[in-house]
Amino acid sequence: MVASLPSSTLTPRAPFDARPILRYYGRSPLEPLDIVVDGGWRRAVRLGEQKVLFEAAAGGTADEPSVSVRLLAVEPPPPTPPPCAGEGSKPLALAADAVSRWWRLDQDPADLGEIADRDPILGALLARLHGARSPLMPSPFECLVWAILGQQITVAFAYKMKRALVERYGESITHEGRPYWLFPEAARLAEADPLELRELQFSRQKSDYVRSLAALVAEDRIDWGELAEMPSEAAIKVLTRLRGVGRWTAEYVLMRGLGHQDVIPAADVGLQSAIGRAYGLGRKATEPEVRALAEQWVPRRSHAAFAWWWSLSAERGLSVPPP
DNA sequence: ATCCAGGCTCCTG
DNA sequence: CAGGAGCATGGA
Repeated sequence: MVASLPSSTLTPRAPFDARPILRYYGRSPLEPLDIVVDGGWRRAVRLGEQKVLFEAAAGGTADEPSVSVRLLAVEPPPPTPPPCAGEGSKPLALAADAVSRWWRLDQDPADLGEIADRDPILGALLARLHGARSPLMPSPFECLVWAILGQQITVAFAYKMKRALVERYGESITHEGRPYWLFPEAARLAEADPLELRELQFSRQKSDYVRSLAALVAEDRIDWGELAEMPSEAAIKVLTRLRGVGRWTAEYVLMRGLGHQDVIPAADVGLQSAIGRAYGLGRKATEPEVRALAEQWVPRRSHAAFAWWWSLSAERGLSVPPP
């Protein structure tokens, strides 16, 4: 094994801190796709014709932060001996570009300062998250399915279903004898057997939603690019016409799958509970209360939502027992 | 046991 | 249009 696969270095805008993202990825021991190893993030995705496993890790200094991206595995491997340094590796360039987008390295966290001034309670949380980004999921489709899975049930159970789904319908790529899973292709999920999904503990509803949405995506009937550019409210209207997609799911997909920066899934019970506690209500906040508070967080309501979610996993602490 | 989790659809009055 | 049942499972 030669440890000299090519790597690429990205330069986030300062301030940047990768730890909140890594902690978010690592919050469930059942998470099958986002693997945190030694402070790095490993993830397998399809880039063009190839399956690629990469690792992203933060480095540099507070003033000049950096993120390095390196490839750990590519399948099928490049035809000839790997190109000499000059040619560079196309998969590496694609992976680095993707990490930059998913980790929102070009975002300027400084403009959160005004929001912190307007709302000191959120401000205290943002201070703990200095330099944090709210990461995107690698594909809107994956995000959509994840949102469907998360409907109504506990996050822990949603992870269980996700893992089962990925290991049943996903492909994998091997590195050092261990498989790294890719999220299943839409075409594969579209043809999944409902009985099989039922075995994976999907309700009949969820099975129907996932299969029919996967079929739409496989047929390229959802224009993600257009949805990403559209005003949020318009995009929500489009998405909620799809069976299985209510307002909460649409909002989740907009913020975590498409990069809309000013969306608040105010019906989210996790959000309601975090906010109820932080603002001393002695109960969960109601949806209207969350929407009203969130007026102060314009135009970065998505980041605020991520911050509150992060606060939920942070308060549970790192209570995962060692393997 | 009962209630509720990162909701949504469908049915009723 | 508001309100409620049903869905699957598991932890409090």
